[in-house]
Amino acid sequence: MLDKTYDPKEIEARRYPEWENSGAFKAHPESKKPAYCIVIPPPNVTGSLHMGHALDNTLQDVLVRWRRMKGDDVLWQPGTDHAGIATQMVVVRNLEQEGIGLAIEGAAETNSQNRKLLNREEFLAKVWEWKEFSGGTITQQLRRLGASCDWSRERFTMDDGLSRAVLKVFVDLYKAGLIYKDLRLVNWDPKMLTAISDLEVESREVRGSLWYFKYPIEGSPDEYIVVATTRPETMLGDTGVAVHPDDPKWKHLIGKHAILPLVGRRIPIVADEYSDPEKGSGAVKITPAHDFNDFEVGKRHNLEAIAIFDKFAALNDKVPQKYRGLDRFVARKKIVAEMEKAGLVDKIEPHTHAVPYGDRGGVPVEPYLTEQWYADAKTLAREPIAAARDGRVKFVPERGREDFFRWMENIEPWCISRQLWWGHQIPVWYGPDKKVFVALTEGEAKAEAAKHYGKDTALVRDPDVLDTWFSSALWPFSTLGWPDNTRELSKYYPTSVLVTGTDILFFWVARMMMMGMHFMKAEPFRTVYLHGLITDEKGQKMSKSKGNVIDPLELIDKYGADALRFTVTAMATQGGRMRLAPARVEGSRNFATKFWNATRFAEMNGAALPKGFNPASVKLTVNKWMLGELARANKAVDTAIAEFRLNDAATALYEFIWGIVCDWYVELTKPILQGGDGPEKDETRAVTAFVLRETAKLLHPVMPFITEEIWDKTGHRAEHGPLIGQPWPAPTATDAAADAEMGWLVKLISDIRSARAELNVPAGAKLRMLVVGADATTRGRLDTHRPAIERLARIEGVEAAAVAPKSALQIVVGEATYALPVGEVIDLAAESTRLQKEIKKLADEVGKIDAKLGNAQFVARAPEEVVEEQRERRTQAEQTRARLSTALERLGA
RNA sequence: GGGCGCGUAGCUCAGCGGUAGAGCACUGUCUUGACAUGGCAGGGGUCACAGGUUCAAUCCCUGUCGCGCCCA
Repeated sequence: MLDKTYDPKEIEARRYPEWENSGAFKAHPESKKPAYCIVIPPPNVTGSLHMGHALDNTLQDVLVRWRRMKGDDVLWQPGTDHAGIATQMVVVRNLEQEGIGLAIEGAAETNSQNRKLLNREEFLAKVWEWKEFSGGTITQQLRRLGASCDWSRERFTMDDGLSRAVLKVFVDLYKAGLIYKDLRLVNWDPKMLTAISDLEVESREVRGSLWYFKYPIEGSPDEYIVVATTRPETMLGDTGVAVHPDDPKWKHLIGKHAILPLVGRRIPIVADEYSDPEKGSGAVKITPAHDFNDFEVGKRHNLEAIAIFDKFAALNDKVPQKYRGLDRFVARKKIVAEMEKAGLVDKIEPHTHAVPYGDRGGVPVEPYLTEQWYADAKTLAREPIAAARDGRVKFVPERGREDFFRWMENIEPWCISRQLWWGHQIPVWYGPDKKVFVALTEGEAKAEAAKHYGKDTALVRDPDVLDTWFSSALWPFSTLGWPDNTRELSKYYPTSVLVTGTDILFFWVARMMMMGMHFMKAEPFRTVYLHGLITDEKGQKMSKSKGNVIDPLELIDKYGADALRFTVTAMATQGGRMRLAPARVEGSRNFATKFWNATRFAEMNGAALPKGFNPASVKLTVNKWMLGELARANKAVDTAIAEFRLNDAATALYEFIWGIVCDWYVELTKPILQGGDGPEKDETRAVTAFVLRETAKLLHPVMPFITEEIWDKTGHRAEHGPLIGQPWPAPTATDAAADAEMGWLVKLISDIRSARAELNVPAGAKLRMLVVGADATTRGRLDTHRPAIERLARIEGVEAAAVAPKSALQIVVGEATYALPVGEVIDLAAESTRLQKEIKKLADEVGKIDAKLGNAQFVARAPEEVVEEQRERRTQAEQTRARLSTALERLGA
């Protein structure tokens, strides 16, 4: 027997370990069942569960649990990534609190003296220590959500196997010419002291200034060209000024030179369409070493690229003595002051513009000219584009494909090296002459070097590590055992679906496609299912700094994991944003309670499934109808999930359980269940038990905990084993005649209830019902369902009558009129108003339909069914209207 | 500036050529033996605006306005 109240906390704490320990989540590569595989988007090992994870993993879990029940051998591959920058940051911060720093070249000077400094090995030992201690947070939190991952196969991007895969990929791509070293501008994070990729840069709107500087023209002391800049400090690295070739204001200066103030450098004025005459002064100072656009302009005009910053973004010795060593923002102030002093500031305007920030370090990134390792993304993108183009990879929603193409077709070389310690160290060794040796191990590199130099030669390993996404890009095959040819790899690759947010399409999906197509010669997943971003109620992105973060764990504590899961599933439409209102989670909890209580009701009324129960042998209309509704719900849920319309699946479950089972079936069958014993009661008990049992299965993928609990407590587990391992039910038959009859009954009861409420008939008052003009079918139905009608519509006694009595409520359903005499209690005027309102509504409808049918074009051009449907509706409306008019006359009589 | 998406009930959102829907909130009512985390009933919408296509437009097309995201 179920407990009186539904207590998600207690149930969830108990059920999860039970599933996990029983092996219910395990994949069975040895089995003959078809494979269904999802690799989890690996959360950062530093991370903790946020709403995005809750959504993403709930959707995966729904799919995975559903496929398991559909009979697949499911592998949901879990794991975490090592999150290079984020993790290094966390550990560095922790160490700082203990007064420990890193022995990074140059960094020590900025640190306080006498600190203990860790070398690379010592630091890495600390990171691993940290990882062992607190790296499991998020995987524990995923368990609270109910995620049915095969934890026995959990992987980590830095574990031995995955590291081996990373090195092999690097070496192979290098040998294929797809990885190379290049001197380019990179996004440099001067706080983290590393290059970062374009995607790790976020632009923030900043209120700054636009400074207009006057650069004197060589040879004409009173003439100036005015350049506008948001970054005065970079002027020390200017090697040119660009103006638009057609700009009337400046074009006469093209070919002349300006003299760079404060520095004295002679710099050319060039014509380039990059300059927009409408923007700023129309003339742009060109600093090729510190701006991506300027770099391109510089290349076009052979301008020198003078790098003026060091890795801390402080000025280096390429600038006049007095500026050397200044931080970029200090330098900015000093330069503006000196320009003002020199009378070379034309004006300063307030200016809001986008400034690129490193998403980890949180300081503005600096375009920085350095040598880095690059992957040839353009070449690697070719096969992924083809695979997406010809449908080998599907996108849900479809529009994701267009976004994918836009990105892939305009892709830039991918900077894969990072100046960090935590990560996969690049397998590159340098000889004394900087000759590069790329090999899987130091031994191999040395052997190659010995061959090259003709003797044993000392090598120095490249200190850099690889971008974390480089290892995440291998996730769909590295976790399955690649480069070894494992059983898992051949069974589960390509994986079935990848579920992730649109924000990570480029970061991750694109890169998995590149690596998967290159190394596996096949797409890493057949479908990419993209969902939106969860925001707060106001549509704002959740962020710690805004303080609008909703913690999924708090919601789980308060309402239960099932409630949270149901809520996010119902919200998972294919739009962009999903605003989460905690009230919706409460609503989902109420839904869970409703299902719980319906089951309790059934138990209390002796619902039980007899051995060999056959739904096809059911006799009662209400039961036939119920089984039909169950079949429809089954199909609705099944196809919705199959088509990745998980919100529709959730809605279908809600409407079915609350709107059909609880509101109608349970109520309609109460007279039977609570009446005398007999075959009708036996059948209804059986159907009730059957429907609830099957419903638990349908609901299980979305709400696994409560359904498993109910399954167990109602005895099904003892007989069949845990719900998680049950087959998905086959839909039973529907019965059109039963549907029609029940449709009539529901309408009759609803209409009586409405009329009573509108006329303020006391809710408890039981009225007689006189039926006028009922045909044989209706008389039969009334007879069948009288107990239900009496109970649900609060009626006492149903009898036929030739005419409706006076002082009665009158309801028209179909061909019959139902009169409920209420004696003097009735407010005749109110009833008259009510009837007139109904009549008007119907008359309006008839009018509208007549207008349509009167339109020759409509009758000629609209499909025959549509025209016929209108005629049918007109007939119905007109008949009902006529009967209501009769009722109205009767009332006045 | 370019691209994409979104403007439907007070709020959060479904729907997407032919009867405008849900949840929450609101109003009335009911402590009836599953459930007050509830039942029953109800109010509330020129489906942003303006054109166009169509027999028919909330739905398709174009433009305008407003909002959001991504890229410059």
